[in-house]
Amino acid sequence: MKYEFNRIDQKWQDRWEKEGAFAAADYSEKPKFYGLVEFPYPSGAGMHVGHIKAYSGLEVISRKRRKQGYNVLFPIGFDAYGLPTENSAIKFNTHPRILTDRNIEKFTSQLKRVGFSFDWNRVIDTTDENYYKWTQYIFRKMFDEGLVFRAKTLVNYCPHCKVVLSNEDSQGGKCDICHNDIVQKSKDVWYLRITQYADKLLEGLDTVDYLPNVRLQQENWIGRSTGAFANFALVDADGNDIGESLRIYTTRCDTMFGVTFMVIAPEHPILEKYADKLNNKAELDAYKAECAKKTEFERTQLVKDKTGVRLDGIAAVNPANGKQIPVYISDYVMMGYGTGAIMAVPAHDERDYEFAKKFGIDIIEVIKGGDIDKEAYTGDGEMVNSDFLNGIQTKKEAIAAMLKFLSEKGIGEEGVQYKMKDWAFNRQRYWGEPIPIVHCPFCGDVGVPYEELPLKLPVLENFVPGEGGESPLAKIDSFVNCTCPKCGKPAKRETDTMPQWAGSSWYFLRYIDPTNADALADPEKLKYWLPVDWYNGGMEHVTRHMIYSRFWHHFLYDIGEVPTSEPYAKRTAQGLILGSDGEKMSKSRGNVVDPNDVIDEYGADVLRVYVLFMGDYASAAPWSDSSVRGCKRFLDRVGALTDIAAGRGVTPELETAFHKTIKKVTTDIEDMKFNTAIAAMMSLLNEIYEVGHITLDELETFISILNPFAPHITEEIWEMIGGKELLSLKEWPAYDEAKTVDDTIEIAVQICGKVKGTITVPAAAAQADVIAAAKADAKVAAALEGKTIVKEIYVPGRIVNIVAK
RNA sequence: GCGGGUAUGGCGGAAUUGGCAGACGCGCCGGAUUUAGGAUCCGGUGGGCAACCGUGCAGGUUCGACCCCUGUUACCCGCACCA
Repeated sequence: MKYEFNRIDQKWQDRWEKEGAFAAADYSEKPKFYGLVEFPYPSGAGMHVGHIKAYSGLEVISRKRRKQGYNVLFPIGFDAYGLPTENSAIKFNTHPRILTDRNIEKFTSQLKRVGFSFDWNRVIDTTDENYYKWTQYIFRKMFDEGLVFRAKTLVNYCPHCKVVLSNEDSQGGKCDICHNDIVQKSKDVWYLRITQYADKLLEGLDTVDYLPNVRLQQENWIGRSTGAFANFALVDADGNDIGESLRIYTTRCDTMFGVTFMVIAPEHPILEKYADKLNNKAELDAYKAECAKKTEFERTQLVKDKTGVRLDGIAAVNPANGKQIPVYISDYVMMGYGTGAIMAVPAHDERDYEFAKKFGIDIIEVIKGGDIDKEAYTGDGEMVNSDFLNGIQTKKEAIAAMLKFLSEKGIGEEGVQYKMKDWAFNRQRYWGEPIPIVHCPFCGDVGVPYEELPLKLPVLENFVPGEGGESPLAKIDSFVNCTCPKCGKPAKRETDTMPQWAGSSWYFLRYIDPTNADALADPEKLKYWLPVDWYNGGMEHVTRHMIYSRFWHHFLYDIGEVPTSEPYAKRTAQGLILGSDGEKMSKSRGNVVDPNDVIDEYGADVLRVYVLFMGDYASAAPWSDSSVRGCKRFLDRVGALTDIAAGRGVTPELETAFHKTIKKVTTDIEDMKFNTAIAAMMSLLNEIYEVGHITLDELETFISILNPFAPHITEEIWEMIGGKELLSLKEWPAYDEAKTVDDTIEIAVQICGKVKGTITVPAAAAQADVIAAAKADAKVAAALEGKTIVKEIYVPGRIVNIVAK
């Protein structure tokens, strides 16, 4: 058969659709399998081959599982709110709704051309009001439960996009969307109290099966540390207690006798509170102003050069030894972590050491083991200069002793800190879910009643953000002005919208019941389908998207809306496809490969096989046009099998190879080792051509295991050799373990660990016989000539090693 | 700086987890076919004339090491003054 992909691809895609071949069945008695891929953001550029690789992994697994008798839910949808669409709408003077619909259409046709076995009855679009109604609903529930709060804060602001960004969206001091520098700005910010779920998110990791590096990244992101809080009393210039203490957080309270100064963040409130006691307030303010100009990125970049100003008029008392110590402000202490104040131990902390050296502050060693004249010593050792801690040998014991001391004195206690911060949730943009809150002058912030959801996004002509960074919605009086749901008096609506992460935080729930008008999904259906059995996506979404969605899911579990605490039972990640130049694919480099071009030239199956064959699924690999042709050749040769296929039953020379290959493909798919699964089928194909013929039964087996990878050509062959039902749903071939081993095996014979020859023996041969056969081998015998055998080793089925002198 | 990972032919990558390194594919070389090119088919392809040598580098453990241990270099990815 000649592989005429133009005709074949369309033919089978139509038939799958007509027969609803890949529709998931709620409540089916079959075992369920929920495979999830990260739904795409429908950009104007269309899909690139990276999308195809991202979806092909679970596509193959889902197709195989269907053939194995699973009830498979393998859905797709569109994460369509967000800045890129809004920006290009402004650029092309059109409406984001129009662009979004157009882009979704484009993506849909591309996805269908590849022949993905998505359940197209369950497609969702996060910008659909029947969808975002429930995004708003979840937010409202969080509001009710006290997980939403508003605060005026210094925020990351992108002057280019005119939008406030979360810490996650502004890593490295760059806007995640436009990559311009972000600045700090005081803004009204809505926060979601994700930190309240920090421990649950951490503990939940024990109950799921994530790739080790995925787990590690999440743990680091949450960044839990245990340490101690302690209060350092403050005194004025005369040494009199001013009735205030400075609260610090430390993970090294064992070093407290080595504290020789303190540092507070420039924004620390005591500066204003005790302004009248500070003799150098102007100098301090100038330093603070200097810091405010820097972005957080700049602050963290200037790691080397420590700067700061000493508080003149206020000092602190080390609670361990009662000594008075100076207090400084410095930008190496952040207001956002711990208490915004630290106890500084220059002898045993590198940053404090640098600062002390620069400002000429005492450095007192309290742990032996280093050379504090040269550098800070952060290792373990015997405690010295530390009163009741002296002589203690380990950090652990010293910390315990100091914690006891602090709590007995009532000046400190054990405590926990997280790097993760609360989630800044509002954006001053148009193309997002309106935040369902009303500001009432009498009642404060009031949630929009549930029966009024969805709070629809008004259709605007002009959605360019305001210069001051306010939402375009703020200009629409009919949207802004409303009545308070509580007291009925005039009130104003919140005009900010939700971040793009909102809609994607729960989308996998909606697939389960995509048209439900009364609930985000039917509880019984949720119980049937949850959790997602396998979630695959990019490493870039492991911290932000996944942490956010796990947070929402934990919350929904706590309020009884979902039956599982964790949404995803298993998480894997695919590697990038690089351009043929080995660089990341990007429009500016001009190395992007369009899947449509590949399909036009070679057909969908070649594209599918190649993205999985090109390398280890989890690793990045460069695109190679000539390797694509290799996959084309493979499928052509598969098509040509129909020319040599005849008869029924088993070809003896191929029997073992078939059982081996079925086994390998079966297990490799589950291990996401798609490249070696395909290689095994290529090898088998080579063997078939060496033998020169194949039975129709064997051909059926071959195309059946190839079907998840190359569904179009295999369906066509199946039909051609008399198949009536869809091969895609026909049962997965079984293999007989006993038949995966050869009768005779080749064994390498080593002498002193070096291979000297090979022998062929029956697989079941006894050790003595194998060794005898090895010695009988001419080359081996020659090499043993004149030597004394010291030891003989036989690893069954593997190797013979004769040690001789 | 801290954490994690990777390093194998000209290239992408295999290697049953300590047992014949280089499966499979690309590329390349030769042959067949073709007026020619392309496509296709057949054969070859780590290096070396050879003994042998070969998995970033230097050691070690072992009958035997790509795999384990110690040290080291380069690159990639996270996080980044986290107290």
